[in-house]
Amino acid sequence: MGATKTEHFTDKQNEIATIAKALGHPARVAIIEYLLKVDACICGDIVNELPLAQPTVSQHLKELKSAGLIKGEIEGNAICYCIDEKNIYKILNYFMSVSNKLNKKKKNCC
Amino acid sequence: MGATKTEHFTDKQNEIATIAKALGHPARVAIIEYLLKVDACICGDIVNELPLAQPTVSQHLKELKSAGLIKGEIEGNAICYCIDEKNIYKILNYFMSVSNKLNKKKKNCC
DNA sequence: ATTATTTATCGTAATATTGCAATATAAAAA
DNA sequence: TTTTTATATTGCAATATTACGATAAATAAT
Repeated sequence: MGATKTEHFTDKQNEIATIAKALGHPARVAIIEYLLKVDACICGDIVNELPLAQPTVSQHLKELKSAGLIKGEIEGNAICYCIDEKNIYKILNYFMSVSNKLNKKKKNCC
Repeated sequence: MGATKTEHFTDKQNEIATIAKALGHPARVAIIEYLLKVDACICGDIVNELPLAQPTVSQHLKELKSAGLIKGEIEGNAICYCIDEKNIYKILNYFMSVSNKLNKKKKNCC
């Protein structure tokens, strides 16, 4: 017990949950925000932007990467991280479709 | 150690993370999906829709509620849950602004 | 070659989440 | 009132996440 029952849900549900989960920590929201702000791939100094130790930041970057929200390329002895747009648009589209469904709802009960 | 350092991040960052985290489990994505599909407040039978025991579903509902994604009203001996639109739009707006910032970016490095 | 810089990984402790059986609560139906 | 029905809470075990010091790995600078 204790492990998420992934196999009982649809691929789409798991996919959305994975992306949402990756954004379910303020440090990771802050990382995305920073990558957007600098308007360029940045090589390093994400660590300096965050109130967390370097190994912790590295771990958060790894999670964002494995969820497909950022990508990184080796650039000398640094690594160039930037936003991976595809999955950002995937979750944006998800919320847009949720919003559309909400607009079509007739009953406003609660 | 081990506890999220909430206090080091902005209110906005924590707010987005909280909403995203609530959607960071396929069961909770499935619940939202179901509430959208039935096009009405439903009273009960969410449990029958999910491959999880009743206490587990109840816990997931509690989390969605505390994140402000659903709301529930007592209706006889049942409870009427439905989507709380406000926070859905809040996270939709967040992803729209992320998308806008992405569109304004000139460099497509990685 | 040695040293500095940058990022990743390991190990581990603290904390949080997931899931469910058992039980509680509270209204509805009999 | 007793029983049924619907949902919540408790308690607990399994698992996952968060955080960081120590260390590794790999390139850059000296």
